Amino acid sequence: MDKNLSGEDNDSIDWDTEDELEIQEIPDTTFSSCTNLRNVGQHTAHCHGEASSSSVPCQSKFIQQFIVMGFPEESIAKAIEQNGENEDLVLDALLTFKALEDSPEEQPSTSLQLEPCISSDDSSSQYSESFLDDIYEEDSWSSNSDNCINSADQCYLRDESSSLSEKEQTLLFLANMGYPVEEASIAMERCQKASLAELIDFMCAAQMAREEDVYLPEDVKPKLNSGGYKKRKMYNELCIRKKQRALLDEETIALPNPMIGFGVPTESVPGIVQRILPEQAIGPPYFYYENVALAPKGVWDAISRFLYDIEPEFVDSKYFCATARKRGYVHNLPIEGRYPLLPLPPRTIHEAFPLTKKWWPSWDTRIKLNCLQTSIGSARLADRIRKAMEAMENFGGEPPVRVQKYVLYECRKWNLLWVGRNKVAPLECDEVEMLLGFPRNHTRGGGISRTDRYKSLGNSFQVDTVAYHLSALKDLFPKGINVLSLFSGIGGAEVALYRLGIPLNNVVAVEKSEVNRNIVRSWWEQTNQRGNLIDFDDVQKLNGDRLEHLIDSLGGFDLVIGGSPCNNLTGSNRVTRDGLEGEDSALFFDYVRILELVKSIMSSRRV
DNA sequence: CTTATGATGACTCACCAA
DNA sequence: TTGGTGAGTCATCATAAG
Repeated sequence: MDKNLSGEDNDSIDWDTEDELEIQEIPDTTFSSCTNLRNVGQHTAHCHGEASSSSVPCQSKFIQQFIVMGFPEESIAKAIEQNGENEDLVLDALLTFKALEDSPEEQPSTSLQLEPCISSDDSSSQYSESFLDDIYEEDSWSSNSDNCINSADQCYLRDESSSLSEKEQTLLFLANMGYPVEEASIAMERCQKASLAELIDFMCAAQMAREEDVYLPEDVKPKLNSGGYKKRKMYNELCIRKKQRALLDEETIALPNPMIGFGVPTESVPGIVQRILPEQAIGPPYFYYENVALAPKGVWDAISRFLYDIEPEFVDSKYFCATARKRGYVHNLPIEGRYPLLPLPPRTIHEAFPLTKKWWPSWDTRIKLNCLQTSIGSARLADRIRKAMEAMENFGGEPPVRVQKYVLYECRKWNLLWVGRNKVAPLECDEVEMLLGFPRNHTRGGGISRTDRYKSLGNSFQVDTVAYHLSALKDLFPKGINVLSLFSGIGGAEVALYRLGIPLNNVVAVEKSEVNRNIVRSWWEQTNQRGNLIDFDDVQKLNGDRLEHLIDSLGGFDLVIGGSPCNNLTGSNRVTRDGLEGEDSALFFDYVRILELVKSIMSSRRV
């Protein structure tokens, strides 16, 4: 389309190519055989996918990680033959083999013992030797470290109930979080009966130790490695973390009232003009993470803990527009000098929908709409309400309180508007777009159904709110920014930056849904963006290699932004409100993983 | 096949009275 | 302090309808 985009510093990549680019560049050995990694964990029996006997660049290392986990080589070979070199699929298959093998009798299986994991086997990974062993020699919270191996085995072999034991599920979960499977496996062995949070802390500590090794000056390293200093330090770190968690268990992060974060355009928080961020948290890059404020207890503590203990900024979008949207944002952006998007959006229902004023009953006292969700009230509900209202009308005057309560309850629940005499209706798609700060018809066309439009919109940012927070970047990047947009959805972040007038030089958008990617692509072209939009479909496929490549090509990212799936956190979910460990919401850990990678790669490039 | 509809609670916190 | 109550929530599933 726009031929101007082949700028000066784009020699390394041909940006004019469209979607084929990403396909070509993904190494086919790792990802091509798996379409949806996240579903793998649950359907272990369905692994007989395409048996791609793909090329073998580093097979020994790939196989070795499973050997280290204690799987027999024959099984590994079989699993790889069936699933290709996909770590998750192979692990899945191996666990399935094991479950099938063990289930008939309670006999300990000789083929799948875990001793190799922590024995002095030469094949064990670097981690186990370099620091994991050290830490727990003098550890008080695994008191019987001598019995560790045996009891681990027993525990492992005891609880194979149906398809996946608890341990196997935990292992899969941790693997899905992006932790190396061998590391997760070791952590589980070392911390039997530990909660998931403890396991994660364990691996955090492990990660810290690794980073210490990487980043400390050379002359300090030998001293650390030889003496007990490091052990003690690690142990102290763990104690502190445990203490913190104990404290947090009792005193979780409280939601502010009013929910205005560090300030909104209309009201500022007295006292807060600046904040001090932890050293680790300071960019580049800037980052911005979002999720629902009303998550189950402890979720925001965990999120904050993983994001450098930054205090989340809880903001209800009702201070920006006519609809409520209670969200938490963890970011390292400056909080001074923010300004709102112009024009200011309508702030009340009447301002947003002037035509409804005529029909609005006096007893419906709503000023703001409730949170826009992923589905809307049905036409039949509106019809029922109309009939209830009409039936009462014949008696003259207002309906009885009982009817008022019922109608108001449904109106609040489904965000219904009064569009005629006794007539209520759910919001139209374009009305939702307007309320959320998107251009009209942003999600329209391209073959997307009405239902899916509501779903995509319901999962999106409120643009004015996010833009207010991002406005602090405007003066910092007059020449434009490079954005890594994870879980980009329908492009709320991109629209916010665009409306702020911050030039988008390069945007790497990662979004699973194809229709959503099309929406962003379409918006990108219609707004005549001069920068480059590169999209990917799965955050889990965004590994270090690809990030290195992107960072080297684009010159780094200035902003890493994203809101990970909330469906396992939100109160609307009655089925799988599983917290951060939920199948989808666990992708939060991919946000953390990718942010860490970006920070690490960029700091190594900077020198 | 796609799309729309109806049924399906639980968790959390603010608020208030006892 | 404690217990009750009300209000609110980026949802999911089976099934009917198109």
